[in-house]
Amino acid sequence: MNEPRGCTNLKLRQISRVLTRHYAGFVAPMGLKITQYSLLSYIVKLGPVGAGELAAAMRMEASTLTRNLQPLVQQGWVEVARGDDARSRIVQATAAGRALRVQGQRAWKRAQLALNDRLGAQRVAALHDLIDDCMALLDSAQEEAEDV
Amino acid sequence: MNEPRGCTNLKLRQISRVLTRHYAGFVAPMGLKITQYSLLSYIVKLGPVGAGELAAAMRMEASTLTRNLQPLVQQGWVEVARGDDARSRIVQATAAGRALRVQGQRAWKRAQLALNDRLGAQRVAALHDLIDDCMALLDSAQEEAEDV
DNA sequence: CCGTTATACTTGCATATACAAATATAACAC
DNA sequence: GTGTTATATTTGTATATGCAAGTATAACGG
Repeated sequence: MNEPRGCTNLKLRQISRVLTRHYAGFVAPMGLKITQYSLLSYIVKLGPVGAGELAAAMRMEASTLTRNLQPLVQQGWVEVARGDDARSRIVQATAAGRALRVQGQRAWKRAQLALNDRLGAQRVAALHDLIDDCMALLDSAQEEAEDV
Repeated sequence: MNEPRGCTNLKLRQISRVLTRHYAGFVAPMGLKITQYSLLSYIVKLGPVGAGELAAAMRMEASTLTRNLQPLVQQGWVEVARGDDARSRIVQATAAGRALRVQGQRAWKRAQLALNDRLGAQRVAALHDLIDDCMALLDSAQEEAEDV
């Protein structure tokens, strides 16, 4: 039978809401939202990176990235500079940003371990794998769509 | 070894962003956001329901619910009335809301089937089960916290 | 009854998210 | 070289999300 059972989007959004609050409690002491920590981590990891590339890596609309960067720039954790191509922007972490990311990473790790404890490391690993698989399939579908 | 690999929250948020856009394309023609369709569905299903209970069912902060209801009320899809207890609110769908939900459900189903196609129904079912298990564990943790 | 405490929402503030339109610059065709 | 088209990002508008503080009402203790 062909009846889908349950809405994947709803389930994902609900558990995201719950987990975002879980992680938030751990990183809040350093003045970070968990979303900001994620973004900062990507910026640190991808080094100086073009805005478009960063948005694609985060699976985020470019316009969303523009705005999400603003608090990080205000706080002096991130810098946005012009690229060679005058249309493009290069994003990179400042020294303060890199330092904060190290602090944040400790807090994140505590949050993740607490979650693993609660759910079982096995289950969490299975969830990660499943999401990674889905993301890969969705990415390839995306490329096909762009081939047109 | 005890090193957590990957951030559950980040993965969930990323795939949520991708999927929210996927579903949005299907329900947009009826003037609905997918988030609004989810909320409307809960309201239809839970019948006349207290705001607090609805927020808990959605795993959403009460304050978020208050605001998310506003567009639905504006459009005449949902009504919010006082309960017996003058502090409480009772939320229910209007006739227009119930009709729209039927329309939305068709669109949602197409979105869900398209997703199942893309990812494989098996994989989607596995993902749902895993999320349900996680949610159940997180819920019970929540109750423990409230026992204090 | 009245003061205290608990409950049920709402508001103020800040961030997150995305689509459509606007802007700015580059690339390309002739 | 100039007009057209493509690319990279920002802005306008609207919704989603949550914490802290505020408001209103109920419950409770004396």
